[in-house]
Amino acid sequence: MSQYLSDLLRLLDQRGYIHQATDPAALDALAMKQIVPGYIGFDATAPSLHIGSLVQIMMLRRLQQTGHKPIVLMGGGTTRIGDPTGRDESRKMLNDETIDANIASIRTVFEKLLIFGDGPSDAVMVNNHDWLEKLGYIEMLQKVGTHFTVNRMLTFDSVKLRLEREQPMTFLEFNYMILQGYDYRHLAQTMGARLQMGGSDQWGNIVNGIELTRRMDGIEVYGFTTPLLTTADGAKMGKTAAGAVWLNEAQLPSYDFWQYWRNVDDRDVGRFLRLFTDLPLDEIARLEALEGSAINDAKVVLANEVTGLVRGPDAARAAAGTASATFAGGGLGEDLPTLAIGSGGMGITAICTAIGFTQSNGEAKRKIAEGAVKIDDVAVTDPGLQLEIPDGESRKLSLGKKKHGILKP
RNA sequence: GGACAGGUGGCCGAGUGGUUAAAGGCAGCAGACUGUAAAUCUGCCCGCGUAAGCGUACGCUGGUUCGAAUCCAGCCCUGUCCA
Repeated sequence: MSQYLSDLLRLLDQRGYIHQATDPAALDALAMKQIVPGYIGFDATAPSLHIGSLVQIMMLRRLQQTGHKPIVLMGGGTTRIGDPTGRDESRKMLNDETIDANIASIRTVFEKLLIFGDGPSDAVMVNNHDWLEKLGYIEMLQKVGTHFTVNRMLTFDSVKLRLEREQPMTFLEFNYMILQGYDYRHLAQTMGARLQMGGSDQWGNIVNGIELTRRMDGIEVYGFTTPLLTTADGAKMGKTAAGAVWLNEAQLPSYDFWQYWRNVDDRDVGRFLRLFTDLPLDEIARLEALEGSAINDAKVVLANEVTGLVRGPDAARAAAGTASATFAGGGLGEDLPTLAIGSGGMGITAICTAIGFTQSNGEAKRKIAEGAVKIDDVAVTDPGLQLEIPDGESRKLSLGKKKHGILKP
């Protein structure tokens, strides 16, 4: 189906990354004859990105895999303003130290997936705070502001939505798209960036940057977006009960990360394998074709591959080992959450809460009444149970079929 | 600055003096069925307590009342229109 000539666009097309593109033919031609530096912007509001950003990260990886240069743009400057896109409410402002710490933490994940360095196709990370902070207000208005009309800005979804929903949008946020457009122009100037990618919600911002670059410098640059990633049942990706599926180990243990992928909907398996793993397409086609419970094998492959990329092969192996011991063997895996209950013993409800399976003792009590709480696979019936564990022994605590943990003295 | 409308639990959204920890929906969790999937059915879904019960909660602060999410006053925030 692919009509593209360059490795880059063929790969992206075949694996399902492309949703909208500005001038794919010209970009294809450009990728044939030179290394294309391309960038994607990431937000620095949290110390970790979550899997909603993983498609974007994987695209940078694909870029590098096909010999081009990935630029990771950290929105240290724009985070200070807050992207209004898709948000109902204004974002809290963060202080500088927090943002810098977030960026450092996020970088550790990128280092697993991209090769950083000084070579022509090595990845680099930049922070738009570095140039945005130097831009004076008057200068910004003169240089950049003249290229934007309010008429047009009002038509952008990010703005329109707020207005339609009668939700406030501050002038500060209104400026976000201008600054983001300026990023592209700056990167085109200083680093020769010719491509910006992003989620489909970023289309407007990307087009702004392209136009700004053309108007200010007469340089033709390109952009495309990925399809909005939803799970098969229509929900936005990356949210679970416990919250977002974070990429950093510190925000989410690797075992839980692995479990997320192991538990994806049947219908998502093929798509996710193409987007989030490096497996060859014919192998993916084989896995995707598995029927019935056999598709579970494909999910394990998916979990292993993605965890391996994001958390490292060791983490993936450990998580997989724990999963098979716990679910198939009825035993215990080392990677499970562990709680030391102390020599004096501990109430069962407090244990459930302390290990993180329930939010409150009351919830633990309700779960016990529902027969969901088990110790060594035997259901607990007494919510007042005081548990003591002899030295050197351990117990398996389960809540439902999926949450398992180890209790130690 | 003026007029009007509005601010309810993670989200949406009922509720205009008492039996309201607050209808309904979504999301979530658990049970059954399964394949650690989906769909379906059932239960749960503020905190503490074995429980009786207690605490906290409907923008904020006061007030009226035996009793307030509901009435009154002031303030804050948002929207629409006017200046």
